[in-house]
Amino acid sequence: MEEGTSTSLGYPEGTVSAWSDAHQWDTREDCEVRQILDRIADKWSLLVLALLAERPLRFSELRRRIDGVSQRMLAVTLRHLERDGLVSRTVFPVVPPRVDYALTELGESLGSTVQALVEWTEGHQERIIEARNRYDSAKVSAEA
Amino acid sequence: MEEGTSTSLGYPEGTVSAWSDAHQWDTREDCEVRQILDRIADKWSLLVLALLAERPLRFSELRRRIDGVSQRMLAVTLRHLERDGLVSRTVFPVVPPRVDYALTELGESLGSTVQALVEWTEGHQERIIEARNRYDSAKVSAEA
DNA sequence: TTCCATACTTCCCAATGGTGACCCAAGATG
DNA sequence: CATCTTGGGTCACCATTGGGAAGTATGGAA
Repeated sequence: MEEGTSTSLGYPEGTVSAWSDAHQWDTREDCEVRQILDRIADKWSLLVLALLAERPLRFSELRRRIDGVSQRMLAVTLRHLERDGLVSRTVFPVVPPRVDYALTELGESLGSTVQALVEWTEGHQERIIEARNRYDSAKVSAEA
Repeated sequence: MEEGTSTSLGYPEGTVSAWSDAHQWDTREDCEVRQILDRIADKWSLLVLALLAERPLRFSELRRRIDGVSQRMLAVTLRHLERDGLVSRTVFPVVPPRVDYALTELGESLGSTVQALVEWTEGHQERIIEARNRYDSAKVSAEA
């Protein structure tokens, strides 16, 4: 998208700081942000990260803690997070296999943010549920 | 999933605090957290929230800013966020229709967290990309 | 009269997520 | 010896979802 010609939304260039002007996650390099955000901010990743932020856990522990997650999804999620360098995978060659997952240093730097997100959700779930009910009943009466 | 028989991980009830040991998002009431987290922390919602945290925007502005998003997905996302009471929708009955979206008070309380997440991503994308490359090349050589 | 813009909605198909079955290894159990 | 169990996975398949294209309504411009 052409910078200069962008019209009604044209912010004067030069006002740029981390969070100012044309925050645009599109065809530019920033699209990688989109891609990464996608990865870390999906359903299971957030939960895994939040749990691992507390302490390292084994595969089966994670599975039990999260418990809506299927083996495949947990495995896939962990593999993604490992690929992205956010979690480390330690295999103990013992006979019932044992694999520990922990946050890497990089992962830890995300941990607090993710926890903040989860905590926000916990703290505000009631208000959200209220809002949903309001919205739904308003919609129903509007349709009537 | 028998509660009582669950062994090594059986948490005694009553030891639960906001972020203590028994963080388990499963069959209990906490499952709502999962549901909500799902909603707010998906691909487009985060980006929308982050953008609206800067300032209110119109539908088409959001679309241009995010620009990987289809009309449908943006509409769906906004409807969800509106339902959850995180964004407000203001329709101006003018002739090319105009609809403004803004964070509600509730949405604003999330805004900073979401921004933090996005900023983290922006700040660490290079390290993640490096990690990916490392992982991928390690995997390739392992397969050879 | 046709075209344009905005803000959607509907339809359809491909991609993706998720489920359950199966696999592997070795020690315990019968 | 055969079989079961346990932990950590993979695989094939199906349901859900995401995304693209096109349709809708409105009134003003060309």
